[in-house]
Amino acid sequence: MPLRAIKPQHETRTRILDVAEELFMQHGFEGASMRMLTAKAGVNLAAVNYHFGSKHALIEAVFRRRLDPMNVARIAALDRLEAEAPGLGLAAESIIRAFIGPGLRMIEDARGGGRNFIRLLGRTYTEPAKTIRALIGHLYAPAMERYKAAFERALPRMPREELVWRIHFMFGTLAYTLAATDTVQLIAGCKPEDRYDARLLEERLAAFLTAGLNAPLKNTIKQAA
Amino acid sequence: MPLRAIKPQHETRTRILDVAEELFMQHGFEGASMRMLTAKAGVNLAAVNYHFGSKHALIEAVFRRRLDPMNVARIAALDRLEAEAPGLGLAAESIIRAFIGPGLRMIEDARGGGRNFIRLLGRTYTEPAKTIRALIGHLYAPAMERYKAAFERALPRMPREELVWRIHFMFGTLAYTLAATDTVQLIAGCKPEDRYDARLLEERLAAFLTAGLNAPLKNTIKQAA
DNA sequence: CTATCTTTCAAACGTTCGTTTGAATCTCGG
DNA sequence: CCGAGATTCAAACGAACGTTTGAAAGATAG
Repeated sequence: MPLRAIKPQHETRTRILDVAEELFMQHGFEGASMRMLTAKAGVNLAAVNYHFGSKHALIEAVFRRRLDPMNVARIAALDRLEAEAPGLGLAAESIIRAFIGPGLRMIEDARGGGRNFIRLLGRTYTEPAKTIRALIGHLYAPAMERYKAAFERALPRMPREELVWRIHFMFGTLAYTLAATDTVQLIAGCKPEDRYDARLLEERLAAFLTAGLNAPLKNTIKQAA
Repeated sequence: MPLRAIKPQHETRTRILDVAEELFMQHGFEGASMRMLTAKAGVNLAAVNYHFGSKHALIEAVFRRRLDPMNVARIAALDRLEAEAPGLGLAAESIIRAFIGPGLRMIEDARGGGRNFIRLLGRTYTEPAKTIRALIGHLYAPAMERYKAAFERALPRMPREELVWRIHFMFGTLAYTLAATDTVQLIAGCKPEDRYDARLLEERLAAFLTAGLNAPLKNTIKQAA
């Protein structure tokens, strides 16, 4: 086990990860081939199998690199909120902002590829391949559990079943908003240049989601609970 | 050009479309191969190319078969609403219900494959392939334009830019809710058996989306407009 | 420098992909 | 019942896929 070189320790690995992130986003996991990928990264075709073992392991590495820190940040944000107001129930809007914040901050990182990753992530929630959906679910589970508990504490009077659905809706809005770029935007006639003012987008998302989460409970819903 | 046979006029075509709908949903467009597809449909490998021309043309046919009637129904529902209350502005919630209704009704059609299609559709909004996204956008355009105009009439005081975003959010919630089955539901711990009570789901979606669309406008959003 | 381990490389592996072909089979009006 | 058109069929096409291989090149410690 030799001491690691100082600088380009895993330069090939990193270059592969960066390009994979971009090409998986552009063409999907099956659509982005190893030859396409290694050519764009300027590495040998065999490099992926050498460094990662297989294409699927590369996919997993792409997600772990970004998703783990992102969910750590999400949990840390929740910890901070609860430390600021111990004992008190948090406002739903604060929890929402804590959750969407790390994702939005990453979308501002266009240079570093963060934006690519967020778009990739968004479309992976509905990925056909079961193995990949399972991976995402696994990586998300810890943060999800914490936030679900926080929402339950913030809205103690809402039926659990209804709350689960509203969290599901919120999750969907976030995922879709960040992933879908052209389709609906083109239809809605929105200029694309201001799509990534993360500050403004956070305000818009927070307002929409907070209102949706706090929507009045109709009788039909109450009766179902 | 002989007169068409009465019954199994295009039985092969139909069987291919049904199976394609299911397999595209399960494995994605690239993941579902022609051999897999034709084997499951019980037709010859060459049948797809004979009846549709190419795999991409088959994909397009799968969408057109369901999407065209669905958007016709959406526009008809809007027409009906406006005919019932001529001159008056519609309530945002009525417009929302008119839009989500056809999709939810199709999800109840598990036997006929409607549920498969809805899930397929939901995940196609974020489909990597540009050609497919373009197709979806094209098929949606007419209904989208009508609904956008209806929302603008229903909420005349909302800045256009903000309204476009909120429509985008609503669209995302709907698409994601219908498409994502396991990932988040597993995390949230929801029992899957009652996921498709379309009546209840419509109430939940309508409540959430109506509240989100009507969310109060904060100063930061107003200033951006 | 030498020896050992890591990394890169060109080439090839076997498989599967979407599509094409030309003959066989079916359908049905005349 | 015959013959033209529609449809099905088995077989093959070339291309692209993910992966493996064994040798070459590079890096590192003694």
